[in-house]
Amino acid sequence: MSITDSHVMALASDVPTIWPGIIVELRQSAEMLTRLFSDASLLPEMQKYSSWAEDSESEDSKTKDEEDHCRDDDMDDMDLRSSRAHSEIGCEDEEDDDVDDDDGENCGEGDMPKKRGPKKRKMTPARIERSKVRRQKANARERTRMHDLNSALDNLRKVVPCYSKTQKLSKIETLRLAKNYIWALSEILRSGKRPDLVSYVQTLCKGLSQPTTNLVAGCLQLNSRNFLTEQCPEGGRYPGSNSFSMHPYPYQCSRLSSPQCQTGSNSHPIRTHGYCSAYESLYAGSGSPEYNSPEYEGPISPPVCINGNFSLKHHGTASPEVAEKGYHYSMHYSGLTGARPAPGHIFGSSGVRSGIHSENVPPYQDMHVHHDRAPVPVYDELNAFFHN
DNA sequence: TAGGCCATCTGGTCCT
DNA sequence: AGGACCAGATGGCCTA
Repeated sequence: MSITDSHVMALASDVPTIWPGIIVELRQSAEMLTRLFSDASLLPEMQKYSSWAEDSESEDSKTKDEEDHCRDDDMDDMDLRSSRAHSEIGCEDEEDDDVDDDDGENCGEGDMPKKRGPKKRKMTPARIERSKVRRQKANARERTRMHDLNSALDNLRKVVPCYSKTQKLSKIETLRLAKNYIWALSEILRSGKRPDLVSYVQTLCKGLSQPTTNLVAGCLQLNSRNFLTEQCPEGGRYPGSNSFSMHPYPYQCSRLSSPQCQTGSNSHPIRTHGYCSAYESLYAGSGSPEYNSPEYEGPISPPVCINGNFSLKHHGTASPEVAEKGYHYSMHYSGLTGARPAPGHIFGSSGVRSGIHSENVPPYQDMHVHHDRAPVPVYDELNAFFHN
């Protein structure tokens, strides 16, 4: 469920009504706390919780050396820690004399309170070996699980609007971009209208880091500096906002004024950096989407549909410089033929991991943009999700 | 060198 | 009991 402005306004109008009730409740709570602290009969109980908290803190502050020592000891500690956690978290009601006298043999146990819970079973060599095997199997499973998760993320990277084989979006940026993409598509479905490019990119880039914003904007053939600075005078809202502009953009305009993005003294700064030239050449193909990545072997990108034009992946030849350096980008986006940016503004440092920009390498040449698969617009839920 | 991102290990929790 | 999932810790790599 989303909280709209009307909800906020309604709540604000209720404040004079509910405020006295809040004051009364706060006063009652304060009185209750005062009684609690002044009641001597409750003191032992409070001290018990106090010492428990202190124990937790002291254990947390154990030195790293001690922990490493414990870890290296052997897998015996696993059972010990398990029982310790059990006693600390879930066994407050047990009798204090139900302790394990064997615990003293473990590291760092000298000043620890006596343990409660089940007694530790003697670790025979066979049990230790089984425990090690179990742990190794668990580690292998965990690795596999994470690899599966990463492959799923890779698949997701290929279907979000901006994909680069050499400049992978980080996991978190991939998820954010995917979320924004879903939102943008559902917005298109809901309104049934073609959004303007600026608003579309704004939606896609909401919450993304500055470098990723640049990347996406580059994919979309939009000058990120323009689309960000234009909204700043109104506190983060793009003036010509339509349904895509409902979310204030979080970035500071000044961040987009990096030297790389400035025209500087060069009359044609787009040639100042290598990737700018490639970016320009990319635009030479705008409208005839010949720029693409011959290396891209993933599934064919979905057709572009933002303005009603559709295109599939096209194979072209990157500039020799790019090909030589082995950076291959694909631009699965041909619909924004009217979105050619001003040449004087290029994009700042890359947010993706390969750091190509510092080497004056075109960052957008193995990227592709795709817009596909209209999601089922469960609009209210999506709205709620997006506003969280 | 600090910070971001990542892979891996590990122990806890929940479920079958 | 064992597997899946999760989160914290740790160390490596890379970049600004």
